[in-house]
Amino acid sequence: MRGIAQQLGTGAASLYAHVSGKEELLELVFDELVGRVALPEPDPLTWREQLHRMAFDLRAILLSHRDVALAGLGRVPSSPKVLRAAEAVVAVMRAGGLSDRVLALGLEQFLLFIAASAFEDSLYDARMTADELAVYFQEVHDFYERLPADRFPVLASIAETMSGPDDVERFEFGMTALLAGFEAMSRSG
Amino acid sequence: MRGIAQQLGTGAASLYAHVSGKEELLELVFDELVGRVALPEPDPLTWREQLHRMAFDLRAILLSHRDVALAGLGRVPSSPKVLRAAEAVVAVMRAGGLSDRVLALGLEQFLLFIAASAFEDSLYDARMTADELAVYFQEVHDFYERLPADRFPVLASIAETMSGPDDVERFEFGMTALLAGFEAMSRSG
DNA sequence: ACCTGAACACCGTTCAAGT
DNA sequence: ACCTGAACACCGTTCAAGT
Repeated sequence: MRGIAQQLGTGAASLYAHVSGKEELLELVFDELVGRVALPEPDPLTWREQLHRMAFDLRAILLSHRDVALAGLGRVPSSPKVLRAAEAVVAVMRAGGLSDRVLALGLEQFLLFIAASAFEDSLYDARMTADELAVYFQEVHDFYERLPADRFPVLASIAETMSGPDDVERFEFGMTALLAGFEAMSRSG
Repeated sequence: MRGIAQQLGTGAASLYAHVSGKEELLELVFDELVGRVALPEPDPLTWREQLHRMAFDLRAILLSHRDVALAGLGRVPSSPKVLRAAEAVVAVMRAGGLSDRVLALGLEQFLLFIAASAFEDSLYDARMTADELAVYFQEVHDFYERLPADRFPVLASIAETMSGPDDVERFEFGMTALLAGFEAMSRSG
């Protein structure tokens, strides 16, 4: 509040003439940021790529707005630009042949996953530079590799694979898994 | 800090003799809470149920500890009880025949999803009672049902399905999707 | 209706001083 | 080593007073 007011060349109290409080302001910013995501024309052939692109775009935008990413959690889409984006998401899902139940429940999980990933990654970005992050992951790798094999056999055996992928690859993995799960659940009813 | 110190019958400053700060304290509490989750003996037949149960248990515990749930995001498992739990999770995944790549990347997504869901649901719990929540979801349902069908045809058509399931069913849906995705990705390499 | 400065009730953390 | 009270630098929000 204070920071935003300062950027506007005024005091924090002045904001309350336009906005009920911090929560409403975050919702407005969230709406604005979601509005920047390009919405595709649903295509039954490339629907997977379309969802991936929307997810990646939103994640990239939220990455530099940690508080907004957090506000994206626990919010039912109701603001105008978020609604348009939500409609685009379920439209693409339907084009992909997903069931109505998966559309209805999957929409929320889709958004939850994007916002949570963005928040998580923004924490690392805030805490350290790219170089420090590389060092940190090297330490984590060493730590896992040296875990006592009698108590942590599985963790120790996958240490190599755990520390390899960067944040983008992790995100894409999670999103791929989620979408593959949606497909599987649509087929099984 | 102040609240915890008060519960201990002392001042906030005294905590800094035992803990470096809020972050470390949250990590200790997170470790303690994760330690309460029952860890099963990996079973190739019921591995899905085993993962579901661990996930649900942890979610239930984190539900009443919002700040700790948030601290669970963006943290590489390294404290003792979290490590034991992580080993159990990947051991069950391996018993289920999931690939090493899915174990390594899936572990993080599994935890991310649980913590994010718990945080999200704890927001609703904090903001309103069960009765108010029912009213709120009824309003959301009405809102979606009345969306202009020309601009939001898909959202309007799934309004009924969107407002039905409660938070537990949503969580189970998301977890089922994630695990189904892990399976699909393990098969495809 | 819109803005303002000052104050209020909170944070987490630091620090000099104690035992 | 452990604890303490007071202070510091922050929050978001309220409120009486201005235009």
